[in-house]
Amino acid sequence: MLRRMNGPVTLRDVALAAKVSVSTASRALTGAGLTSRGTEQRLQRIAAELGYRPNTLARGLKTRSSKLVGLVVHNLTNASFRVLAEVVGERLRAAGYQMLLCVTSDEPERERETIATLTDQRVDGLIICPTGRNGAQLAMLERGNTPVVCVVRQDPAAEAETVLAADPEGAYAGTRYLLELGHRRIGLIVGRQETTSGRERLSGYRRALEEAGLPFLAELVHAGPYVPETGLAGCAALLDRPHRPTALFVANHESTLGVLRGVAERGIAVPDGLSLLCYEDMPGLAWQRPAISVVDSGAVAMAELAADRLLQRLGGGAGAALRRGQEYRVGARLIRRQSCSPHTEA
Amino acid sequence: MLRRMNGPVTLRDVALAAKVSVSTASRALTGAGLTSRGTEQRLQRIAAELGYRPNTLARGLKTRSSKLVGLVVHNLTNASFRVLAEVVGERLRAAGYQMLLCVTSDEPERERETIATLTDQRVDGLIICPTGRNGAQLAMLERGNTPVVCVVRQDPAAEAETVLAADPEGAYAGTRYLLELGHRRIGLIVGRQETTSGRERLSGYRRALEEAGLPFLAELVHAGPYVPETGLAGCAALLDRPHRPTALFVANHESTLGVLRGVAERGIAVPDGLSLLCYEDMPGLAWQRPAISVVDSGAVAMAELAADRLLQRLGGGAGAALRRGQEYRVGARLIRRQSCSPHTEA
DNA sequence: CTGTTAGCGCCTTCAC
DNA sequence: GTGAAGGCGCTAACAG
Repeated sequence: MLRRMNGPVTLRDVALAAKVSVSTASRALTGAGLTSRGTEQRLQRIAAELGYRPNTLARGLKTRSSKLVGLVVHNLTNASFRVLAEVVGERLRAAGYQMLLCVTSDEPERERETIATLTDQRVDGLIICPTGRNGAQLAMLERGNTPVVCVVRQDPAAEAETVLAADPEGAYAGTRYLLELGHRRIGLIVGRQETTSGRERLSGYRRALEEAGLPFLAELVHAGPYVPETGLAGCAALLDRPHRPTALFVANHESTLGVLRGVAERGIAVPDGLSLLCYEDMPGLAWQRPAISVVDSGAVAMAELAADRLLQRLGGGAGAALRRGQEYRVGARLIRRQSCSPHTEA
Repeated sequence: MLRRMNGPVTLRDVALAAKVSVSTASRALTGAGLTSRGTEQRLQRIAAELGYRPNTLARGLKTRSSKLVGLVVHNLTNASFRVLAEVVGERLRAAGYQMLLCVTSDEPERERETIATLTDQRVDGLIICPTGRNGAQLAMLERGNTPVVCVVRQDPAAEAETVLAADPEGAYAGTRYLLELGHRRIGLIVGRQETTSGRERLSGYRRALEEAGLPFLAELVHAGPYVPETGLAGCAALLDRPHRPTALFVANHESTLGVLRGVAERGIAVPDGLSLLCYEDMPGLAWQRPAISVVDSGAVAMAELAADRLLQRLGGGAGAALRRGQEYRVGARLIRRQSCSPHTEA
């Protein structure tokens, strides 16, 4: 039972040792039941003894399936992306796929390269938070029969299915919560209006105000990129004024860090001096004292859904067809903790 | 210039279009200068026009190199692992490799499976934070000429190079800093003593105390797993007592969250009522008010070094040889912010 | 149920 | 400098 060379044990080695043809060995080990019960077990045993492991590359070359799926996100700092990476990775693993994780920093050029490389690797599928500038390439992938699922952001040109957060509803629910607590001057710190989430969260806020018969005041809104500095600047813009808001809605967790600092530096007590509500949950917020109330954007659900859709399409069974442009929304959820209190004053 | 079928453009298509043999096309495109300047450029152009992209699987099958590298970590919550994923991913990408990210939850069985799968995928290399129970498999990889670099934790059986934090020195430096501020009763909340980092950070603390001529008091130490709850429990154990410590050293960032809450709930002012020093930096800590002083364990440097060593060994140039059992330590760094103040009292 | 034959797409001797 | 031929390890017809 000597092997002819060093290097990994190949199917040929197993076949040789078992005195059968390579194809029989293949059939026995892929276990589709295309061989007699006896040889199947015998080959399984011999393969195990020899420490045989199939070469995924060779198999993939033949079957046109690499068992690789790309996950493309902007970074790993954002809690949603982190959740995405963990959840999707786990789901894929359970289904026999491996995850190629790529970070684009939200730069179109990087994204372009990334998609190209993943294509070269012949990934079986792709889950991506698109920049919106490489939709054509994504559409090309779909056309080449490689399923693509967009998450968090949309890219119409990609013609792919998309899993989004219910941002308009989430922001509406959050604002509404503050209104029901009696707040009338509600500040909003929100993402750049060039992004979908930035726009949608602002619109949810506006709608809640309108329904409550309150005017929309631009002076109560501060928009900026998804970084802590935005929160800090927002505090300066909204809190350092005579008639300051009694509640502050911070529409992303990156800005929240800056707001926490801005509020602390001004010696403002939460929730007595200011009610604080944030968007997107992350571990740190529940551990703050007072614990920060949030609108959870549902990152886990988004990740699960994205994985579901991709796996279904990979599986080829029911629901495997591309639902072109189909848009899924996962619900946001208000989590009441300690940072918001009723406002009782004219 | 019609292609015979749908599906990706193959090298053969390019050769056909250029009226050269497949091998010439191959040589021209791999660009080793084995063909005439003219045909090389011509083929580059034609390939580009046709949108040719090499099939990594096929190439890998031949060259025995998948251009894939596995990164195996326990989770993506821990800041060091996150940094590892981002930095290593970027370094690999720049070097033409793709990263297969795998999460083991620190479970040996999961790790075993993961290593097996990565082996099947014929990864060119592996960076792993080992559980310590699958060293034999890792050693097997090395023997099969696949470089392995261990990070954060060691696994003697793996016989691999290892990049570690300088935990003994870091904990020593942190404790020493508090001592120099005049503190004499310094509490320590530290990781489980079954882990290397848990033991090493405790030992650094002890050494600093001894050097200062202070006794080691078990009552000032609380050990537990890397979760916020440990910090909360540690507060109960160390702060709810008559003669409480004047400074608290929290030796991992997971516990820090719990400590922040525990301290806030007790109405203890930082740093006046208690100096607080944490281990492992993360974005949130710098944004806290007061900003939390930390001993940065050097996750970025560890990631860089691990990537360096792996790429060197993959590159095959100088320094490509395995330095069996070689252990690298990256320095910890004290970052003074606002959470520690001098203790001035008998 | 099993063996034989043909590739998957690419690289790489070996000739010319 | 270029072409022809063989094979990486595996699977999938096609025969028997």
